[in-house]
Amino acid sequence: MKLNDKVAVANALKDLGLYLQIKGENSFKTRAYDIASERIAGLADDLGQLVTEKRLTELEGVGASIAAKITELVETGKMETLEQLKREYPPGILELLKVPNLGPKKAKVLFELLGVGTIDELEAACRANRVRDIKGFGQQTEEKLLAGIDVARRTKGTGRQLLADVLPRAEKLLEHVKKAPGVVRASLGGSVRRMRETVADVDIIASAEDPKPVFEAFTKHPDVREVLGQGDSKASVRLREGDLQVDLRVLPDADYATALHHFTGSKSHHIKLRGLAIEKGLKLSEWGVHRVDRSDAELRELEKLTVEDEAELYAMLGLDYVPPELREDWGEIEAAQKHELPKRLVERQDIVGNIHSHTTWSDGRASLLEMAQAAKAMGLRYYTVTEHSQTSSYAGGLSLDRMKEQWDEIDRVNEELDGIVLLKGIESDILEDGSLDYPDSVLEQLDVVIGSIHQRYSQNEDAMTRRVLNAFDNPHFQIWGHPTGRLLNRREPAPMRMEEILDKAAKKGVAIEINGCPERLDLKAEYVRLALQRGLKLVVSTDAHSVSELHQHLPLALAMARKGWTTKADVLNTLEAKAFVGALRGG
DNA sequence: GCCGTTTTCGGCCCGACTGTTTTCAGTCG
Repeated sequence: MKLNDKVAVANALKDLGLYLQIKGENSFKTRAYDIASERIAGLADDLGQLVTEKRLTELEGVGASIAAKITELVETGKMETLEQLKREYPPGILELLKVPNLGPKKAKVLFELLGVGTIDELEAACRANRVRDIKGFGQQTEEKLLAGIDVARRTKGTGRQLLADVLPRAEKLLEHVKKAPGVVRASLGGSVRRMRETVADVDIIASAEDPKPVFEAFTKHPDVREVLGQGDSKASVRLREGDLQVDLRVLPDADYATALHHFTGSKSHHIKLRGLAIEKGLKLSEWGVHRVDRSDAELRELEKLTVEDEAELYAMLGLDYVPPELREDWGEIEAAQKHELPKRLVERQDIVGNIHSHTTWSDGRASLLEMAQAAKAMGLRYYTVTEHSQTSSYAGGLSLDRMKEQWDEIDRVNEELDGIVLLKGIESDILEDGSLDYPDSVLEQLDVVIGSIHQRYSQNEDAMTRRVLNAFDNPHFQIWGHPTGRLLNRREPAPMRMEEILDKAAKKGVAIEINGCPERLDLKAEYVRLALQRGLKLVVSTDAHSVSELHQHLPLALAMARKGWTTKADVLNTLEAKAFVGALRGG
């Protein structure tokens, strides 16, 4: 059995690291598995090839031991060390770690003393007051664990909520903090600022002389359900909506830049930066950049350096500025050293056309005219009409006759509206054998053809891969819509050999969609980079079914594009309508 | 477990907050 799935390998390494934490292994050892896991997840090369050529140890963070374990997993489908640990502990033990305030040390004690191995068993033990008597635990811990169990369950076990759900709540609170007495600067930080597709909590960083009135305003906001804790520089609250935790840090303005940087992360980005700081005789921390003397056993701080903004901080380390979305240790630090980061990532103002959307002709909720007017009001200059195709009857997919009726309406609206052009398109199902849903004689009359999979998802990687590869052979296939079909927190991406598919897309001139539906965000950022490395063109799309979705989805699609290092030149709908259609036709 | 232009052994990023302690361990980011 061959396994060439980066996500599966990365997850196995991550789980192994977690088991070792519970076992009580040295934290540097467990972190090594974490680092290796991230390295594999963000890998640009083909994993199977690296294994075959025995080149795994060339990856930073992968040594002989982990390389052997990866090889074993890829070649046999199993990793014996992990299997052993799975036998040693109950199957729900890793779930326990998703409960807030419960880490590996406590989980180990709870398992060894009380036999707790699942969230349900933990709840029972807490309710029976059996936890409070353990040394190092207490009544408050027991109560916190019960509250944490609620949170873990409500967030569907992942502990992470959709970026799209969190972002508006976070921005609302940020605006509130900005208006608090004495606030000089304030920003979102954390994974929200880095535009991760899902986030566990929200960080806000603010500067003010006196933090007290800022905390006062923050904790009294009507959206706040409870105050989880408060110190001199930090307050944590939980919001009514979505049980969302929000942390606010308030510091003097002189510390703002380094604090914002610190609380933006990511953790692995920082660990690497701190290594660079050490090489330069500096110490980087939450509290700023210090020149230090490490010649004695005791580290001595010599002077604190002023840092006005994040760009200055990167410059001190000999790096170009790294935009927040890129701070994941996916190679951005090395690129910043060599001045090879994209000069400017794609921005909202670059996008001039809306691609992929639905109206009342299929399953949308607004008319063609309403959608087109809304797109025009957003400053867009063309709008691509792409209803569902006939096989998607559940979504009102268009029969051939209905499609031709719609063309008449498109022509009418085009005459009626100035300043925006409607393009005729379709979101055609990719059928099980890879064919599209209409004959070539119809497809060739359209300006824009998106091909997407909606039905008959298979768990067979080979079948799914062949289905897409076959679809690309159709000369009218232009854009691959929501490629992996994943639904965040609901449906895993369809199993496919992505590198092979992207290679063929490059050969056939197929463009790849970045779909801005909150649950899709598909293609995801890691794959966007793989696509760009092959010179593929992208389409930043809304897949809007209503006017409000036009507004909501575009920034989300852009966020994924930016996170994947996309520039304006990589995105086809930065071109004017005529050039856009020409580019799709391979002109 | 990984890594190395002083090193193949001995380091490994750094600090705040909480609840349990009576000087600190665990968790989190």
